[in-house]
Amino acid sequence: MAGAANTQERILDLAQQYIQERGYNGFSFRDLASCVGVKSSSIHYYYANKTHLALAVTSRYRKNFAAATAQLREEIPSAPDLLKAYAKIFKSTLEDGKKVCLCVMLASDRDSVEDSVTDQVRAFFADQYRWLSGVITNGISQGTIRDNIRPDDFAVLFFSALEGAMMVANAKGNSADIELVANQMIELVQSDP
Amino acid sequence: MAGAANTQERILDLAQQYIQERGYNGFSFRDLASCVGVKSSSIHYYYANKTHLALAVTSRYRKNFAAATAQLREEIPSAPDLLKAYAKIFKSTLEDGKKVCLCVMLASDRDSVEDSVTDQVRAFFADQYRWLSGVITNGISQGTIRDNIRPDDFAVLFFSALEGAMMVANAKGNSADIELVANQMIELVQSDP
DNA sequence: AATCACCTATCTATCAACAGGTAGATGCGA
DNA sequence: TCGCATCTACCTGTTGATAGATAGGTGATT
Repeated sequence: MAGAANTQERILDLAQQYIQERGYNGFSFRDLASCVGVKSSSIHYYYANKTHLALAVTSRYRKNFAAATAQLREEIPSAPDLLKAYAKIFKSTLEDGKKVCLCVMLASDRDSVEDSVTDQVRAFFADQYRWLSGVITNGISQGTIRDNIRPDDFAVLFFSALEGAMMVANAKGNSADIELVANQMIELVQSDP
Repeated sequence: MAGAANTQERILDLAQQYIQERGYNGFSFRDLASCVGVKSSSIHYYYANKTHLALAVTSRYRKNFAAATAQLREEIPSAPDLLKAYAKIFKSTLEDGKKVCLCVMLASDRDSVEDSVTDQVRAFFADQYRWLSGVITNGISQGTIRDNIRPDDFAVLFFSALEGAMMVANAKGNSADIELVANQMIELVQSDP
C-alpha cells in the first residue's frame, strides 16, 4: 500500500509531543510507531536513527517558534504587552497536554543526546535571548520599560523564570504560576505611570 | 566478603548524582552497580526497586536541603544576603559536575516515575516556597526588601528563575548565569538606600 | 495496450544489547 | 549457628537498529 501522504509529519508531531511530555529517554520507536499506526521500521525509513529524529523535531521547533515570535512583534507594539503575549505561549503549551518546552527537556537529557542536538538547543536559547533583548531595548526607547534595565541581562532572567516556572508548574499541575511569574517581572520593570 | 560498611550510602550518593546528571531514565541498576563496584542484585538488596531508590534519594535530598537552608537563616540576618547565599547553593551544584536540581530533574521525568516520587518532589517545592516566603517577609520587616513585594508570589518567581537558570546554564555550560539572574531579582526588590 | 524497470513506502522477521527484577547459593563475622 | 551482605545465574520484556520481502504507483519501451 502506498503510504498515507502525511505519515512523516505525524511521526514528527508525535515525537515532539513525546519529548515534551516524557523526555528523550521516555519513549521508544515502537511507542511512536504504534501510536501512528505503523511499524517501527517505517520510522527508520524516514529518520535513520533517534538522533536524526530529534534533530528534525528540534529544528522545526526552532523555526516555528521564530515565526510565532516574529508575528507577535508585528502585531503588538507595547513591550510589556509583548512580554505578556510571549509568556502566554508557555502557558498554552503547558495547558495543551502536560507539555514542557522541548528544548528544556532536551537540555535536561543532555547526557543522552548527541552534541548536534545540544547545539540546536543552545541555538534555540540564543534565539529567545535575541528576541527578548530586542523587545526590552525597544520598550526602553518607547518609555514603557524603565531605563535602568539591562536588556541582555533581563532577557536571561525573563526566559529562565518562564522555563523554570513551566517545569515547576507542570509538577504541581498548576499552569497559573506561569502568569504569576511573568506578571511580577513585568510589573517590576515597567515604567511608572 | 562482608560489605564495606558504606555501600548503601555510596549507592544513594551515586543514584542522586545520576538522576541529577542524566534523569530517571538515564541510568540503570547495572550502571550504578558497576560504578560502585558491586553487582546489580546488591542494589536490589538495599532498594527493592527503582521507585524505592528514587524515594530514598529524594527524601534525603529534601532533608539535606532543609538543614542547609535552616543553617543559612541562623548565620545570615540580611534578607538580600540570604537570597544571594541561597542562589549560591544552585550555582555550586551546577559547578560540581553538570548537575541540576534533583527535583526539577524528577519533575521533568514525571511520566516515568510513580506518584509517590512526584509527591516528594512537590513537597520539596513547597519547602522551598515556605523558606523563601519567610525570608522575604522578614526582609520587609527589617526594611531591606521593598514593602510592595508579595512574599508568596515572589518566592515562586525567585525559585522558578533559579531552577530555569540552572537548566539553561547547564546546556550552555555557563554557571555565571545563575548569579546574573539572582542578582537582578535581588536588585529589583531591594529597598532603596 | 501490455510489459517492463524503477522508486517509494511499508511490512515481517530478526539481532545483540540492555532493562528491571528474582531465586538461591556462598561466605564472612558475631 | 545465624544472619547480613554479596554473589552467580537467570528470566522476561524492551530497546535501537538492520536486512530483505512486498505492494503499489509512474513512466518509458515494446
